Amino acid sequence: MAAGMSDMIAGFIQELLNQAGGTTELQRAELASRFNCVPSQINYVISTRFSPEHGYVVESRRGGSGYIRITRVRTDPQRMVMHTVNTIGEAVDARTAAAMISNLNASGVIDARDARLLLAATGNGALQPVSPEQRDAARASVFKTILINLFI
Amino acid sequence: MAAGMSDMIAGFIQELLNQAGGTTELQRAELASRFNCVPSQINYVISTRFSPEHGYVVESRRGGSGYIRITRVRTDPQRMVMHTVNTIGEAVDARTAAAMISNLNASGVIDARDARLLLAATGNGALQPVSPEQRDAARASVFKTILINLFI
DNA sequence: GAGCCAAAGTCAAAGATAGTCAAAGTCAGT
DNA sequence: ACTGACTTTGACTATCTTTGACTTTGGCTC
Repeated sequence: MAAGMSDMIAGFIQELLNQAGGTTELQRAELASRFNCVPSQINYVISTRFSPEHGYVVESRRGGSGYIRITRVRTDPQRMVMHTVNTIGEAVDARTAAAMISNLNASGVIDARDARLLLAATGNGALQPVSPEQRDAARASVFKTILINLFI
Repeated sequence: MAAGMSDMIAGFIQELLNQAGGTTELQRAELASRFNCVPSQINYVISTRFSPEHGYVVESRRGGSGYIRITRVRTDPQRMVMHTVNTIGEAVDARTAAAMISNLNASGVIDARDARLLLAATGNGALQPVSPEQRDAARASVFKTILINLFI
């Protein structure tokens, strides 16, 4: 295991998450100096290993006593959601999206209200201002973003 | 947890509001000295955390026995949503949308989860596939669509 | 009402964090 | 060696906080 610096930092954060029960708050500069790296390395680690796709939510604030908060979200339905997220890919048309939403609802992963919400948000109505060429990509992005955030 | 001075002061005021049932009166200099900060820090805290957008009304009076009164306001949800929808218009940037969502949440119109969801769905992340020229219009449309569907 | 004192308000500079982006480096597979 | 993906760095940017000098306003006393 040739643990590069990024892997070590990621491991360290994992450890923090485990000890704190799934959520931790850290300071970028402090962490960077602990690992003797530039601060932006922390951003790299977070964006490559603690992205929403990986099941994490990251919040942050700049300025005095700023912070980066990482929260792990792991519910059972989340696996199905992640699977759906992966299936969506870079673009998805309205019919397919609707089918997926219906599926998730039928599987009990999301309730009727959330299903309705997703349906509305990914429908052609909501995306009318987006030109047709970009619409399916926008839909996929909005779809995935909401889906991931549904389980925080 | 990252508790800067502003956060502590804000927490203190929150506490006062809770205890007094949603409204409190304070003296700037007194509060500042309690937290060992300059008086204008209080203005900063109030303007960043107790603004009307966050669901508060602030009144004050200068001079002898002056005061700052902060009142938490609760508005009719339906009305509030409609007002927001109207305010959104044909296009809205990410910051404005975020402020509106925060406002709705602070006013108790939407809960934290829905707020997070809306925030995610209207963020630049979700709308990345949309070209910058169309983005604010797309955001407005998605925002309004979800908002309306939230209340059906 | 003029003057004075006691608040609160404004604003911009300085300080403290985090974010972005692209160039340069590394390494494994071909 | 060549290529492409992943990593590391650092210069530049954006955002949030803290501070303090200066301004405005309200109430009181004469």
